[in-house]
Amino acid sequence: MTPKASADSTPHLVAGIVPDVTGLDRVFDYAVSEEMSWSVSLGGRVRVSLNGRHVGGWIVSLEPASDDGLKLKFIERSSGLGPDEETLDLCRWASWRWGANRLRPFLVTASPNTVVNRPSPTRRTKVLAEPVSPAATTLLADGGGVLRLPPSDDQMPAVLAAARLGPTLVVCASIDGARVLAARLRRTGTSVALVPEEWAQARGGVDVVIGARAAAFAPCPDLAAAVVLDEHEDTLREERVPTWHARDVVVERARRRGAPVLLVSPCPSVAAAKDRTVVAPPPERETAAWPAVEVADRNDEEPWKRSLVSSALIAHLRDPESRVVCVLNTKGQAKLLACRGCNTLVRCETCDAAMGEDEVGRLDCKACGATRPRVCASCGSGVLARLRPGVSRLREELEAAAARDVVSVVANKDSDVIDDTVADVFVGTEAVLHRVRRIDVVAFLDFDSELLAPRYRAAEQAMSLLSRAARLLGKRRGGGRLLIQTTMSDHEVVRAAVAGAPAIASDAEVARRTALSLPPFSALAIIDGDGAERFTDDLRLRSGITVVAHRDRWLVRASDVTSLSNAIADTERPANSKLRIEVDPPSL
DNA sequence: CGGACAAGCTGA
DNA sequence: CAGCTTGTCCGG
Repeated sequence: MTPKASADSTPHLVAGIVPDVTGLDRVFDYAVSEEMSWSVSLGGRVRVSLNGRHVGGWIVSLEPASDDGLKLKFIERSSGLGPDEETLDLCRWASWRWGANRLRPFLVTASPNTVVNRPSPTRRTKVLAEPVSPAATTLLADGGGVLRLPPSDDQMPAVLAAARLGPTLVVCASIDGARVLAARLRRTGTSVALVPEEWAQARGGVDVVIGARAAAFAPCPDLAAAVVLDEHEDTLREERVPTWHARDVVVERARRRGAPVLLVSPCPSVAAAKDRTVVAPPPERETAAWPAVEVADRNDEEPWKRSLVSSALIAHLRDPESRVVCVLNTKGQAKLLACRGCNTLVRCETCDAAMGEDEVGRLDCKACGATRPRVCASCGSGVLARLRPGVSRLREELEAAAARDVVSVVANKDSDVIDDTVADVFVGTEAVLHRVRRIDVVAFLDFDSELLAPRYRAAEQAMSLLSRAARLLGKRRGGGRLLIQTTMSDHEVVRAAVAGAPAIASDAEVARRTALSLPPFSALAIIDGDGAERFTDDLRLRSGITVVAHRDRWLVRASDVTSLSNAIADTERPANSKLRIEVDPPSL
């Protein structure tokens, strides 16, 4: 399409356009004819000609044309709605907050997947009488906060409490969860837009806009409240750079509108609970709403002949009435080492994480990078045993112990749920928790690898895994059992699960993060890529910023996210650099 | 990103 | 020195 129609008209407006081209995140000015000016708006999608190519883009600024607007090319045509003005500003904020220096990734997230030319008309239906959470209602009336809701409790009454305030944005940890909740909400008469599919309805205005992570940027006109469900889940964070987190986006979005936010989780993160009211059920009710937990203490056996099949597990495997899921995480497969002399696990002396062996036979800390000679720190013995079996051998071992078929479940994109009628015993990575239904026992074969994972959030992530299993098992009285095999039975995460009291874990975590100045009591970023050295050299000149080398990348630390983000935004990026900036690094 | 153009390498 | 690869710059 040539700009013939507008070529003879004078520019009416000048539009700043971000082209939808990866690797090219700059604003280019284009002219808008008077005729076109009626059909374009901030955030809108357009087609433009750039360097001889026709590309899509977004309008990020609109200003009256001045004389030098005459040499600009005209926008070719409008191609539907994108983020509204408020969401465009939110994209700018997110770009600053996660050190992105570009808008495109956020504009993509905030736009519909198909061309939407007009919002679908508003439809509101009368909401039927449904149970509404009184705790959530009170919390929302007080400006929002954290609702610690046990894993077996229904989240819907909390969502309905928010929806009574007006248009509500609900962000779920998974799209499946969002779909199920959307269907249930519809049955109550609530008008619902499930994004991304129903972006146009969301833009038109409904009672509840619901979706997974990206819904944080979905349209929700006149937003009156927001809810983040399973706020602790890692799926709420984008894995790729920029590593934005849906919880933080929703919190900022609601803050801008003065709307209350409800953060719901069975085990709220330290980041969510910091500076917020946390409301939880009375202790005895909370405990009753977690499943019964058994701990198989692996210290009872000699470490070098330690099996992943404890006698407690064998008992469950041999119970023909019991459907058992065994979880063995291979992600973050740090080889564990134990001393044959004194039976202790080999840990880092500076940060307490498990150590592995490097190529030259020294001990190597996966968390902080420290190394030391290959001897036990507590008894000086050099005889260390490696503790880690193969999955296929493990399946055979389980089958032998169970005297019935054991099916190993491997990650598979094609099918969400496997045919779980083929057997009653399953083994796999944590993905197995999403694939098998009707479970009586979930056994974490090697929970040490979760607790000792070389990431500062390891304890929270371990707790998150337990709450996912707990949700499948139901309440304490329901008969489901959670079996934790570990050498660290006094670890606060294990104690929290046993007591059905997640505060035991989070209190310890707050103390640890405070003592070590870890987020949210500081802000971190990992920077690497071409030009990272020069960039961080400039960054470290700023007050309140420290930079240290961390495994051939750079670790940047500040007292809080605002000063970190400001420093990153205000520091000039070296020409032709290809910086990779991970703010709030998920992998650290 | 992808095109334009410049500088570097190779082979008859 | 044509013909090709590789690198750097730039787009409104």
